[in-house]
Amino acid sequence: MSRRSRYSRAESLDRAMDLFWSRGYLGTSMKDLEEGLDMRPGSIYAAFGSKEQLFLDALEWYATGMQEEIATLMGDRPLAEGLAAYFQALAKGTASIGVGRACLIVRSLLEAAETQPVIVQRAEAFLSQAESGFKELLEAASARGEIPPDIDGPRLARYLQSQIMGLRVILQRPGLSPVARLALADDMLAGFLAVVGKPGDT
Amino acid sequence: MSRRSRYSRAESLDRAMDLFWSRGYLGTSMKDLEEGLDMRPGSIYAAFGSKEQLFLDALEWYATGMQEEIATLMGDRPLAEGLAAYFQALAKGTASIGVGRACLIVRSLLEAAETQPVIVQRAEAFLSQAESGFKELLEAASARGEIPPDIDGPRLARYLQSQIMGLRVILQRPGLSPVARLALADDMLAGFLAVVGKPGDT
DNA sequence: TCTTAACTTGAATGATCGCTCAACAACAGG
DNA sequence: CCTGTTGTTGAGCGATCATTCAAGTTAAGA
Repeated sequence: MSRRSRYSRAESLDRAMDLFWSRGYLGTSMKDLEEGLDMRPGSIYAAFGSKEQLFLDALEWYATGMQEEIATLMGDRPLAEGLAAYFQALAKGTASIGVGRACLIVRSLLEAAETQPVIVQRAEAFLSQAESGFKELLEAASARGEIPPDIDGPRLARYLQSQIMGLRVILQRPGLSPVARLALADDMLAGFLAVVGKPGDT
Repeated sequence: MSRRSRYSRAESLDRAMDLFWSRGYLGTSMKDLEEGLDMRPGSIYAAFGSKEQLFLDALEWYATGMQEEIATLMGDRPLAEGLAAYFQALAKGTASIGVGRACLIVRSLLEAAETQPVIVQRAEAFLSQAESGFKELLEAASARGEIPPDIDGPRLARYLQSQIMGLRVILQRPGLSPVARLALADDMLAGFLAVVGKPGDT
């Protein structure tokens, strides 16, 4: 051993995630990263290997954080209550990170769609992982008797995830009033609960 | 007058739209455009002014085409029938253009979000225009007695649009089976109709 | 047929892209 | 206090970026 690194990996990933989230993969230059991470190119390459690898690491960082946030907000409480809390947090921009921004995974999936297969593959994997998380939440609610016992977990999870992704995309629109945001979140939740087989909330 | 242009504006916009749709704004280089449009840089700049202006023109071209497609598929028939046709066309990739691609307007909104204000502003305007189209379809259905007379048109239109955008985003996922696609479209439609106040379809 | 305005061409521009690496700096073990 | 190893630095690499413009080409009107 001989010299300790100046940089914390967690802090670097936080900052890189924020940059990529705000400007996209192609829209974020190494110069932006050098400034945002306060690192010189050599240190960035020593720590992460390439811009693409740094992006993939930041994407994983994001996916982990998002799953933790959802678990915190929705875990161990009735499904409808947890969902309402989450949808309203999204609509109000109360969610801990990325206020008013669409999901970074979705953003990346769209940006990389037909040109960056490696990124598409990872984004797809993270989406499928998040879908599993929703599936487990739904099946737990089903076991608790909150929703019918014969639900199709994966199918409903996919539907729920699509609703959330759509909501977050539309919430990115600059010209949308706070009232409209909340109404949209309410409608989304109502639609989902209706399909699940539960007429209203609470 | 002295010399006629070799190029058709409609054909150029078709090709530019396809390129931007497939590779994004930043991901499409002038070299890509030169090849795709079969035009030399001077001709592109003479016809469109700049890469950004060409993109904005292509985006408008897309928005117009999309609205025409929706009007064709949903006009002059019961709302639930038209919606079912549209959702299924999306799920099956039967829609005339951009099979398996998310909405170009949404893609552009996300890509440009915090870095290209001009593009964001135009994308927002096209989204709001499309929303108005949905609002009129809903109000017409309401006048025909298909859905309750006291609906909140703009609110429901926003909800419908969010569902469609979310659906199209998720349909972009490569690892999604045809069966899952159709099920998702069904659930989306069922959720929307439930919120509108109509229990089933047909 | 000649003129001339409009259109096309493609080499060249300066800027910026992601990335490399030789030189330098820091610090634990001896 | 040296020595050896690892981390940091930043000038500079070749490639590519969007864009320009002088020169060449086309065809309608005289």
